[in-house]
Amino acid sequence: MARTTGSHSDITRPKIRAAALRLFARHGFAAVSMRALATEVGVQAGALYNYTPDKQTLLFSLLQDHMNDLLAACDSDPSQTAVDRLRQFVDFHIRFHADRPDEVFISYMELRNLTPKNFAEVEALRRQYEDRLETILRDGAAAGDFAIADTKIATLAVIAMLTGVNTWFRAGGRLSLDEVIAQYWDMVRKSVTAG
Amino acid sequence: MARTTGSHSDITRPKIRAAALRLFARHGFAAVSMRALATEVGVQAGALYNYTPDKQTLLFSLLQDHMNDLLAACDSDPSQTAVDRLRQFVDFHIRFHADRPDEVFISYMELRNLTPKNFAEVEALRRQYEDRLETILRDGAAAGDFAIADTKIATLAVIAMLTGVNTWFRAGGRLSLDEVIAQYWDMVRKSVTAG
DNA sequence: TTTGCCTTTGAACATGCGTTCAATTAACCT
DNA sequence: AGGTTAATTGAACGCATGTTCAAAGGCAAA
Repeated sequence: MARTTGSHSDITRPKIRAAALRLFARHGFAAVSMRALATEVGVQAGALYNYTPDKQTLLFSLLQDHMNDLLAACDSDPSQTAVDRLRQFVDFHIRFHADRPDEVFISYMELRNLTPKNFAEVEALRRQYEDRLETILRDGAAAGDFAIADTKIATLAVIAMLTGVNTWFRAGGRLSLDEVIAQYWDMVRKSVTAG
Repeated sequence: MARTTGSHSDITRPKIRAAALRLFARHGFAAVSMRALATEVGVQAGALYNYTPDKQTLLFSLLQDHMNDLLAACDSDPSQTAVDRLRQFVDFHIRFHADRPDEVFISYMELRNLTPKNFAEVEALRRQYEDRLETILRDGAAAGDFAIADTKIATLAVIAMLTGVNTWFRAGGRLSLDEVIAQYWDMVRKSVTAG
């Protein structure tokens, strides 16, 4: 046999990426075989290689796209006060990540399965994102709005705290996303301002 | 050939556990073969099965021991103020985790490679640990020392923030562990007290 | 020195892995 | 209607996987 009815690159490609995202997040990159991925998509394993040169590149492409989406969606208006920009950052980060649990999960868990070259590229994008927050915190510290001993540490501490939401938040749970964001904003704001 | 000179259960067992910890942390559980582990230890793959019934149980045993060590080392004197107990918790958590980067890494990354039964057991231990912090926060909130909207969220937020230290801290870096702990304590304290 | 236990070897098992590719056929264009 | 292109199949490749086990040999006690 060969080409099946209804088959098309525009259909299969997103299906592969969605299935890879789901399976990598659920079972881990190393534990998902190309055959298992193909089964999830509804094709034979060989067909996957029309869309990626190899398994590693598929993972890299998912992570790279996620980081680029993140950077593209995250902007900060420098004419606003640092406190306002920080509030917007907290709101954006939690919302964006809550919408993409699989992407976020993979981006933190599967970095070590990237080749050194691919890892460096994704790491650079992540640092760019961290720099967005660090700029806000530095500006606020310079303006006297924030009281932080070390800006870099504060950046990493805040991001870790915010990203942690993804480990437990589920839509439809005890708290709405708005309530969660409100409390995290309260804690973040207090943690970087004078006590 | 057969038994090699100097071979002994008391020597081989800890070697296997140390090597497994190191390799699982570096490459991921699924990516480490029993043969690769055996090579690291300096034995043949078959010998590993004198010490674990299977690969899965080896992982489970490492995680279980780590969580039990954590719980055994973490105590809190209820006669002290909640603020003091929180400071001690922050200090303890950062120090304990900084001493065991591989254990911590595996405990967060390889949970999904546990069977459902083993996962539930490790999760229960983790919840016990979270409860230690939650109790401190609840006591402090009841005494009016803390201003927290939701105790459970505050617990998870603080733990995520503290555990994040492990992703970047390296002994001998720009900051000493004492300096890091001091800043995290400042941020944690402010985040849970009234602004 | 002999006995018996403890530990390890090394080969074997069935299964699964990532990847390649000639053959085949659906979909599209003229 | 016919020809071209794009997408998929299914088999095959060599190699790695977790696990088992009879055989072998170091070790300690008698």
